[in-house]
Amino acid sequence: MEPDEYSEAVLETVERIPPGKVLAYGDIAELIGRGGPRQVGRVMSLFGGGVPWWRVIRADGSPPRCDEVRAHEHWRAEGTPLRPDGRRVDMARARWNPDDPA
DNA sequence: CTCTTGACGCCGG
DNA sequence: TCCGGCGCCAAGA
Repeated sequence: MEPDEYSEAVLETVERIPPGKVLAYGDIAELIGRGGPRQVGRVMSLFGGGVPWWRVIRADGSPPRCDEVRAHEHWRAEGTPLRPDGRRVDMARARWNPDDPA
């Protein structure tokens, strides 16, 4: 199975997210200007294995339902800003701004 | 064609 | 905080 053009756009964006930063599914959809959060999520479920999927999370900062444990491990290793409870990402601080010089 | 399912999002209660 | 409901859009049965 090979990614179609839309999926390519999603994966490209995900690969650009720097370590320690994250984007929400909806953020990606708006960045590429097509589809919605659910389409992005579908793409990740199909082809997310080849990209830093742990940097793509829900809008409320919680990790993908399939691999929460591994997501936490990556966040800890990258120093991703977490909320006081340590269970979710601090979106206010960790959200990646694409205009921010890479 | 309709109905159900999702690595979703937001508003209420 | 947890839960339910509705909107969303594409894919599969």
